[in-house]
Amino acid sequence: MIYDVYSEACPTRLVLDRLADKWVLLVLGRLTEGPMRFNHLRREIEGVSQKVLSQTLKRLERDGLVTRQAFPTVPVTVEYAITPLGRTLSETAQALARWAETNIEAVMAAQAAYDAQAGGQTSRATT
Amino acid sequence: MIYDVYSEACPTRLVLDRLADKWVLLVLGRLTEGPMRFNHLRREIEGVSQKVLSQTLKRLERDGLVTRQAFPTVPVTVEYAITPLGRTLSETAQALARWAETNIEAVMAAQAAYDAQAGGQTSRATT
DNA sequence: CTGTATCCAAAATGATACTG
DNA sequence: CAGTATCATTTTGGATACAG
Repeated sequence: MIYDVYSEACPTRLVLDRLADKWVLLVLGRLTEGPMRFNHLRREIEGVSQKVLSQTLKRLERDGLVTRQAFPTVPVTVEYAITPLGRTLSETAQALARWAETNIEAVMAAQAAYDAQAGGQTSRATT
Repeated sequence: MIYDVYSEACPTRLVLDRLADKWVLLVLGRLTEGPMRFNHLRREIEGVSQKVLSQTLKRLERDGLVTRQAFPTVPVTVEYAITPLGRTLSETAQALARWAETNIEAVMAAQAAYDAQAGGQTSRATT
């Protein structure tokens, strides 16, 4: 069955909302390189707080995109890994990251142009 | 020059943050089909408020992803269209929407499994 | 180390009203 | 029609402290 993303009640929206998370793409991207422990992940991705990373990982686990494995060491060690499903998503998602890397300059140029024009826009009138 | 998305200061993050917007993908997707007026867009995409759609469009315009053209009719008519740059992004982004549509069932199944297991998890102990 | 719980500040959103 | 402005509310996030 195919759902329509433009419909409000569509469950696909839920997935899209999930993807619409600053960190999901980055986490998934990192995990494609191999399993990683919590704090390692935290250090790799600059800017995530412990709280948010924790939440993100839990959601991803619930969605079946990553797995969480705890080793009964002291102190405990936890390894996160991407699932096959997660990997298919990540591949798609990485295309976005690549787009961003490739077109960042065009976007920044557009912003500069827009801002310059908007700046002089404040009706100075004819005098 | 290539930036590293994982670095906090990286400008690419800004783009990624932009994409990490619930509505951007949907708006862009709709505009690939042709220019569209404000309220039409609003009706097409269920769930957006006027305010949020307005903000979204303004950001997209600033980023050079869509153009805004006002016709001096009464009342005024405004048409939004996607730019070539926006189109390249949209193509990439649509892959995500397709992924969501394709894999929504797998994700929902994973969620159900996770929830079921988490539910019985509340230590009932041995007794 | 890997989290959860709590409190608080900041940001996003909805509803409403009003303008060109 | 196409917005902007404002306010109240909800969400979200960071900082901190603490537990297994």
